[in-house]
Amino acid sequence: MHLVPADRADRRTIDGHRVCDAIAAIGDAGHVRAWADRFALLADPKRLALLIALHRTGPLAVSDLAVATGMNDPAVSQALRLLRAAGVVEGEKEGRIVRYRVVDPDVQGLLKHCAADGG
Amino acid sequence: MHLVPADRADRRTIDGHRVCDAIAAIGDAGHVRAWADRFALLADPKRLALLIALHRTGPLAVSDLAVATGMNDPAVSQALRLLRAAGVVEGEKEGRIVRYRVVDPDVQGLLKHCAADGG
DNA sequence: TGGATACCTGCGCAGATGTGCAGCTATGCA
DNA sequence: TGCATAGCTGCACATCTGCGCAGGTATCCA
Repeated sequence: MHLVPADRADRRTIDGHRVCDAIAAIGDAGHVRAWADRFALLADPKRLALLIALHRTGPLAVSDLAVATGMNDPAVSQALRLLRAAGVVEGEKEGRIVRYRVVDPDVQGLLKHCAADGG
Repeated sequence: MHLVPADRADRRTIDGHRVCDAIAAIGDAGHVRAWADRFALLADPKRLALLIALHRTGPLAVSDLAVATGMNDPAVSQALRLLRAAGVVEGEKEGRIVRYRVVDPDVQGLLKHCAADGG
């Protein structure tokens, strides 16, 4: 397969066929970006702590998450807003309390990796 | 278990015991930070593309990675320096060519997740 | 020995991101 | 009806990080 885009076709390569293999391996740029965005959501220690707590403990209220992680309420709220916008978590309102839980299966799989490490 | 640190013991909670469960689930802060750092390495589209290419294609030279990803050589070099410092990749010198490969098993596991998605 | 190649590094800038503070809305209870 | 609580939002700040450019080092070949 010759997948090298025209704008890079003239650049020197060490192993030309491996370059094509690499391009095929990378695949769709949008797909890579989607995964990078997903990883970015887990790249913040506070946000990751929230997700681990939700993943292993189950639905939790915002203020409880704040106490468990040592964060301020607005910080937790903002983090959850980000995760909610990305479709990673969902909140269920019960009176004035909102309990969040992890709903994205991909992220759940990644969180299992952390848990399997012995955390 | 009562794991709530003293400095937060007076804060109101919705479900006190679930807060303790959450703290136990989060576990060691250093452990969470280590995983967050690991995720951060995968959070950049260019860096993730490099890792996917290395993971699925095998050892690749710097300039080949540059062509495959459309990055400049210094950008690739800098990304690899970061990954090398984190122990994620290793380079093997062969004359004036350096071929890199992924050596961190945790990151390899995460990359399998991306691959399994159909990328 | 001279030139070209493959890779690495330092510097500076633009863009993105996490954080704290103040204020707002909505719900529950007396 | 009035007050306290749970949660959300906007704004401004400091910080970080990826990127391109210029220059340096090491290796190979003629």
